[in-house]
Amino acid sequence: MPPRPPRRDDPVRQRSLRDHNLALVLRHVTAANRPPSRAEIAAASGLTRATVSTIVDELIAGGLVAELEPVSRSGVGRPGTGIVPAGTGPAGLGMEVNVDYLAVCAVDLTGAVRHRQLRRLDQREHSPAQTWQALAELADQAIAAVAALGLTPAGGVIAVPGLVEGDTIRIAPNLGWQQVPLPRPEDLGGLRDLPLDVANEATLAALGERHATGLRSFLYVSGEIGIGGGIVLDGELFGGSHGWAGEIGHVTIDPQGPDCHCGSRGCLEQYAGEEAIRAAAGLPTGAAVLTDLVEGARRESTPVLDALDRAGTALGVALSGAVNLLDIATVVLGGHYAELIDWLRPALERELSRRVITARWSPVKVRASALGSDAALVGAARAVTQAILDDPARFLATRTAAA
Amino acid sequence: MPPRPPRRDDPVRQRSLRDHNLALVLRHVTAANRPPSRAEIAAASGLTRATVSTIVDELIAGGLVAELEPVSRSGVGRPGTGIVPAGTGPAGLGMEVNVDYLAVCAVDLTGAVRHRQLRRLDQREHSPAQTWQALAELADQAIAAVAALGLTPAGGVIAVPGLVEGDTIRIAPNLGWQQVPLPRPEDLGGLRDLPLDVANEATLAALGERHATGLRSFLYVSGEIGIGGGIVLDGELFGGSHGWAGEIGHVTIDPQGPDCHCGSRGCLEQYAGEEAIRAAAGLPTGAAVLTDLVEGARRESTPVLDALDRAGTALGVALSGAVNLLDIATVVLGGHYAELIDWLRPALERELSRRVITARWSPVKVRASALGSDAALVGAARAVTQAILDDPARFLATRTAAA
DNA sequence: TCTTGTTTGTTCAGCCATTGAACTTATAGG
DNA sequence: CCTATAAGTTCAATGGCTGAACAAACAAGA
Repeated sequence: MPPRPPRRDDPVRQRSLRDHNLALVLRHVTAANRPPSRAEIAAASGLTRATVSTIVDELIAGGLVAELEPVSRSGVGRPGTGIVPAGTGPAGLGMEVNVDYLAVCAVDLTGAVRHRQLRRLDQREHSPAQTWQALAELADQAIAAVAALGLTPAGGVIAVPGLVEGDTIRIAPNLGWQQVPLPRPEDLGGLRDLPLDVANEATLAALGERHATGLRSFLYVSGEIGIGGGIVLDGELFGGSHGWAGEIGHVTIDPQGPDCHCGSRGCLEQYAGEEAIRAAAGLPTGAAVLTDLVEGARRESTPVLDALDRAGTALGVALSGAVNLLDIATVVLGGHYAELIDWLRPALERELSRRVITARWSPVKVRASALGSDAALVGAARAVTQAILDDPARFLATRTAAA
Repeated sequence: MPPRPPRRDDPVRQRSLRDHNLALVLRHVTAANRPPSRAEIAAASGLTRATVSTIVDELIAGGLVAELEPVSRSGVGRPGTGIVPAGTGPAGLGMEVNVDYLAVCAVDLTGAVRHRQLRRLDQREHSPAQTWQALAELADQAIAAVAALGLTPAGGVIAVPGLVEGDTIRIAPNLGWQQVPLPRPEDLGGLRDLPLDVANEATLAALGERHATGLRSFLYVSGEIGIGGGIVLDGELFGGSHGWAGEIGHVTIDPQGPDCHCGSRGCLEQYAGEEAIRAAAGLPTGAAVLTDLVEGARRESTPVLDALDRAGTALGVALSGAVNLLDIATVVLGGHYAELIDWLRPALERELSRRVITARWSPVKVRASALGSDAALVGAARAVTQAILDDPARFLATRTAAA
């Protein structure tokens, strides 16, 4: 889901003005920690009460926000009526294709998860077509569940652990996919009529983290079987020229290091990927369970601790380069890294403080993912609602056009 | 020079609308390769001829653009009068503090360099105060020269080979500076009354390249005594949290590599910095002349070619990481690298094609700087005019307020 | 209970920038 | 000299925001 194209080179007319303020007011409503009154929105946004009133009316008519029952709040004066994101209204569908499961979830405009379902299915044993069919079935159930809650699905985003360009999945190494086209609309069941997008799993996870934590700029690194990443700059996801930004798994740690399946040598995945950690710890590879690694670390097993130290060091080298390049103050560890953070952190922070030139004035903060393994799924769903929040006018236009 | 703060969270009123379109029209005037008429601007921008007319009037009154003498162009119908950026109008002052010289230049709104002066001065032998004084003298001469051309200085930016934060130069290793405060206004002579900014040299060079080449997104790497870099994303300079983004010189090439003066080990500068290249080639270090290196390469001297191959390899490893992370399609080599590009390129491109995962679908383009060693100086000056082009309304407001 | 003071939300005239159409100006070509 | 074409200007209409006035809803005190 590419971010809304910049309007820098668009002409601005009266209507664009309204469009902007529509989004501005809606953002205040969704971002506030307590339902704001029209007057509070006006004070916070800099618009006048009159303008806010007409804008709120338009948003209510469009089903994007709703008035709360007038509750008597403390204080003198006429009490304001709280404005909340509509509990009934558009819903975003997030879907995830991962190595050994499919998942689907739905969020409303507030970002709350209203539906969530998971189905174990090993993609390596099936064709992409079977995957799409199973996903369509899950999505159909989600659409039904969401409708029962009074919500209207407004679009869907599929998270895939690979490189996506346009309508093609270029490569998804851990699924064993190459040049897989997206399913045709007619194969998608109830998703047929919804705007659909596909994006990289780690990129969407970064988006999910951004909403969950409120962080403005950070580097998200997710360690699962592969290592993915996403970059959030000033609140916006940064996608790069083709939407492939964040691929930190194949940053070079040692030019003479071990061969990597990507064709290069000494990539980060060869040191800090799950398979590499397990191999170094002397644990059986192939199993996608994390428990033995965590238990080994808890028991202070020397080979496990050494393996995690080695992984943390490599991660530190790679992240130092990224931080030097981007001048980003925070790193978020997601996926399996979130559970392993306590044992990765010492080596990681040691390398960061040594290799980031600006570390002495501005140390890099390392934190665990807030959403854990749900980050990509929720991020995908939120990408849909975020698009509505960013440009409510467009949504309202399509809505009224349909009616 | 921080980019214009985003207006995402600002309320929009009628005036902002005009402000936006003012910038839009001005951009069309400066970006066109041939002076456009009002009608052409209207067609290209999507505004109506009526609106463009009133906006052009406002820009002419503010001295930002001018009408050309009506020249008879081919074709039937009333000929349009060309609109050009005002040759007389605001000028941007660029200044550069480098290891062994100071420089000053001035550009007009078209980006043309109207004045340029260089003075040899080795900063390592003098105090920062002496540097500032010498720079102020150069700036005074530039202000006088610019005034003689009918231009009005509108601001200045100083390029420094170091890390800048707020009003302090945190560290400039090659100048031997640490925690050097900016000069006080009263020590600045004619610069006293102008808005002044300081920024990293490589960052500004990237900005200069952006204007000179029209590239929308690229990574700029400048190899001089140190290695600096700048990142341009979608036409905008990316500064990072503190404006320190682009520091590629201390990306790790080999975690076990030679010690670096930054406190880390195996940094890119230890392989591809000028001193490192000279040492590997068996040439005397310390001299800041490039000629013997270029001549050695032309003569196909084996140690020189080997040293450049080694540097290109290291550069390739570092840039591969950056491209994987940012998904940027173009790399621009500046500073001394621009002259050495023919000998760096083979190893550099070899590493890029091997280590960038997306290289097989989208190869990375490597090109030499268009501005060469003037990039930072011109970029600094253009930062001033760019700020005016980005927000002409603000400039017009200050201008009329002063009058 | 009544009055006063305070804050919310709405209404309305005024303002401002853009639009679209009509109009004027300037050229080429027959 | 007349016609066709395109550039630039003028002007009433439109849409959206503002500010001020006003009505509504509540607390506190008399």
